[in-house]
Amino acid sequence: MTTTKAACVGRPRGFDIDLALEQALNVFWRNGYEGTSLNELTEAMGIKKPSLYAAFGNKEQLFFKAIDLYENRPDSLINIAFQHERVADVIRGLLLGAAAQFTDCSHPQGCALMNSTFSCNEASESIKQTVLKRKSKHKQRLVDRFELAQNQGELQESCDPEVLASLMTALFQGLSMQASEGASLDELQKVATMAAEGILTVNVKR
Amino acid sequence: MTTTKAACVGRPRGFDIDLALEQALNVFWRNGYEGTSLNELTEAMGIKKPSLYAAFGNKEQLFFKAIDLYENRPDSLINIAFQHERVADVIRGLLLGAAAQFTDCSHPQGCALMNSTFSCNEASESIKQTVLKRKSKHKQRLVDRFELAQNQGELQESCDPEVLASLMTALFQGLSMQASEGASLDELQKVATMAAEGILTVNVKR
DNA sequence: TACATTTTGTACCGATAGGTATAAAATTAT
DNA sequence: ATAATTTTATACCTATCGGTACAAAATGTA
Repeated sequence: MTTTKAACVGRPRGFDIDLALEQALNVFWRNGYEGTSLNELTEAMGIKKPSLYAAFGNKEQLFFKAIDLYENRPDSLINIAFQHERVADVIRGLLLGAAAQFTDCSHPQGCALMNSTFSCNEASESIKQTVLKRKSKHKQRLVDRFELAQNQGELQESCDPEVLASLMTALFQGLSMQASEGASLDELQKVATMAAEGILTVNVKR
Repeated sequence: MTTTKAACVGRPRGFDIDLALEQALNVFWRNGYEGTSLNELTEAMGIKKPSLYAAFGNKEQLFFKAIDLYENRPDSLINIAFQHERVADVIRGLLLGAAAQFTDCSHPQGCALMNSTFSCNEASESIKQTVLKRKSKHKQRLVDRFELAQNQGELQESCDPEVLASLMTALFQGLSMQASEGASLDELQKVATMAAEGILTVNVKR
């Protein structure tokens, strides 16, 4: 009479659900949420619409799961950069890492979160809000890290950690957009280097 | 037998074509190209679809005309900033001007060109290409101005005008996005100030 | 007044959007 | 073998997309 058993009865799923989700992420990454149609998704995932809906709910929920996958990648930009001890290395790591990751040819160019947020009319307001929430969560991590650095005397007293985090975010958005538009790794590295140089000179004690 | 006369016969147009175009620009500015539907346009412009098509061609041509209107505004950011003699003032003017203009409440937030470029799937590739061309034209104006400044000894020899122009463009994109997401004038001014400070310290002789 | 011309509103077009009803196919449990 | 369950493929749904045919309305010209 133990009815709490996992469901393994019925016809087995004919595709790898994790791999399908990864393909979906790639499409959203490339085209954004509104720019991606169900047909594009099913084609990329190699499944038909009813299978997609049975496995992922609907387009919106599929998007959220794809973004979860994106943010939990081991090579997450912010996670890698935060491994550095000195805030100067964190800042350099974030900017140079963004240049590298946004132009990595093994996946679509730019940042998936930045690419997805645009051109969402009122219909997909929840998408916009969710992406905004994620972005502000990431920004808060930057704020916390910079506040820590300031408390440890690494940052000038004149430096507002909030403003510095906003500036970093703005640079990510710019780098992401330029990568999406086809900028090369070399170009973005130069831009990131110049940006880092200015930020470090003004805000970091030495 | 002079047949080359202007057309002033027939039922007169019942709306102001310039004002209608301005309304169309506002909608594109707010929602981007793909995010804007014909119904939204006609409602905002106060006309019906056949009138729109008779006056402007189609959605794509209407968009191009709206962007023309946007770029030929007298208070164009770049035109104002370029009035300064010293490149330091130009850079400050561009960044602070962007902060001010992108948060100006008399029109949608952010830069219309930046807002429009996103989420264009293959169907509207020509839109994407056109917007890209406009953006790179603006970037080239920055490159030229910075090259001039370097020739006049205002910029460090180590400064690559191309890279500096890319960095400025990236900052515009970031500021535009943050404005679109609801950032205040005060926030953006602080970000722009910090960015300008870093750029000037590193690249401008004094 | 009759006509040519242009704009207007209505009503429609085919294509595509996201999403689903349905029944056949493929599996485990009895 | 039969039943229960789940996934599959086909075919369809309604809503909306950009765009247009058509006739009535409004003007200038003859």
